[in-house]
Amino acid sequence: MQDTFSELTTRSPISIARLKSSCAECSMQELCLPAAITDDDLERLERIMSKRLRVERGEPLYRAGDLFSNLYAVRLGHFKTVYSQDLSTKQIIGFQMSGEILGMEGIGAEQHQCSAIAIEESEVCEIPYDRLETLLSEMPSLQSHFHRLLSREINREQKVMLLLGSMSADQRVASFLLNLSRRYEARGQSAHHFVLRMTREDIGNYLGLTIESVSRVLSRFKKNGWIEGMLRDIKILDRFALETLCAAH
Amino acid sequence: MQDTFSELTTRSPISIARLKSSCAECSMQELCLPAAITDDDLERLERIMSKRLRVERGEPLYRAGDLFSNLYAVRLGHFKTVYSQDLSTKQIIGFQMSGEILGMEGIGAEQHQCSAIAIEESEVCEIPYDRLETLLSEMPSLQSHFHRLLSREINREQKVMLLLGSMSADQRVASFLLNLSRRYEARGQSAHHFVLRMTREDIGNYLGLTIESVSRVLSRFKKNGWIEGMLRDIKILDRFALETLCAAH
DNA sequence: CGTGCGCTTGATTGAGCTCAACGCGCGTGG
DNA sequence: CCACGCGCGTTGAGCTCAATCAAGCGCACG
Repeated sequence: MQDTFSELTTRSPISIARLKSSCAECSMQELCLPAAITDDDLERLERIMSKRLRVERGEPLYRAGDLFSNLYAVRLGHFKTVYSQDLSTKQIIGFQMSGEILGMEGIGAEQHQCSAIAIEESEVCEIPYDRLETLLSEMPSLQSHFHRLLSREINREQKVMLLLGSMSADQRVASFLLNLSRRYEARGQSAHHFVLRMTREDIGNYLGLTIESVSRVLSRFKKNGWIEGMLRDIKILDRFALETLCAAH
Repeated sequence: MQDTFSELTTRSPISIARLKSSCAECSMQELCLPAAITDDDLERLERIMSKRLRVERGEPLYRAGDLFSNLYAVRLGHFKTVYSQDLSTKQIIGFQMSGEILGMEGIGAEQHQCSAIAIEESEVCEIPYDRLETLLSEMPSLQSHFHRLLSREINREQKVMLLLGSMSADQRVASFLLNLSRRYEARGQSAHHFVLRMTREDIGNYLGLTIESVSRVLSRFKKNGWIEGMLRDIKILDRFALETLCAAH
């Protein structure tokens, strides 16, 4: 308490306001790094991640091969992360939305292994990684949280491996829709009505399908009365049917 | 030097011998957690991971759903990690060999998301995770190394996603063989002659192929003169051909 | 000596890919 | 204002690669 107060009085009100507008008031707080952290720890964290970046649709936040020095928390918008070893083969590894962390794949080689491309106008918080590591040493709860984040990314990819390794086209698309639905719901948005921010091509690449297959599957779902919608605007009418389809081995 | 000596003299020779036989003399040192660590830090680490476990062929080290409390470093043998949401669908996420870490997928949910099954008689070091986290806070270089490990697991899975998402059966099998080859080479074993410890069924499941397809692809490689071998004993005769195949988009 | 498991090989099938045409909305420019 | 091209998505026809179904081999083991 005393510490917090003295810290506050040593900086200008403007700077305080600026910090306040970052994590403490960010609606994504619960999903991002600051989760489960004390007020003054939050302050220390905010101080290192005060820089905001705006990324236009289609622009990369970073590219595969770039030197790794920052993580990024998505504040607003959507990204895709694209892995490619040579120039010809590309694989979309995931779609990231507000509250999710980008760049963790770069820690291991100190070089980004993926490109992160904004699929709409987006905004991120920059998290300098060396400064974060220092904080992690000093804040055990943040350290734990960070490890859980990394581990959950591993889990997420495992689910995708299951999808790619052993699901039919219909199951893949259904899983994809349900996954988006859950994530929008977790953000307080509608679980049964949302907009696909990505093209059919991106969806297909991510799911290991062609653009035509994605289109056909969606048409089939519409015909079945499971979903409704024009192009990217999707309404889920029969969630249970989609879930059953995914579960069916 | 002086430090090492004084440390040595303060404990009994037996205890020293025991510790020496763990990480410091383990041939996998470079691949596992102790990499790039000072002698006395190594000692502290060894003290928390002194427990060894033997796992028989076909036995689980842990199962999906088990409470997460340890990581494991493979000392000897081979494991497969199997992800399954329901009981019907199973996906092999990876094969782990000596020097590799098991269990990182369990940190996020404090519960293992995969089962780790020994595919031959194996031995692991148990690493109590809560004690490891304490050490990580106190040893920045170990913390960095641990984060790199987690990140590399993310990278590894990304490569598998690329494989599953956009490679032909032939490319998948070729990638698989080359991957094993590189890993055995890194362990000082032959890069062009090794034994597949896993069944065709496991390979197929891992690569998103049927057992028959795996068999046919291997036969085709033999016919092409790219590999040679009976059943699980594999000799790579034309590494370049396999690499070219993988690179071809 | 039969039985089961792991693997291979062949014949057939089918899900999803490829190729191709077309529709729609939108911005651009004559 | 319309014509046009372009990006994005849908739909159809045919094909292909890998799955499925089926048979058989070799080997370990009770």
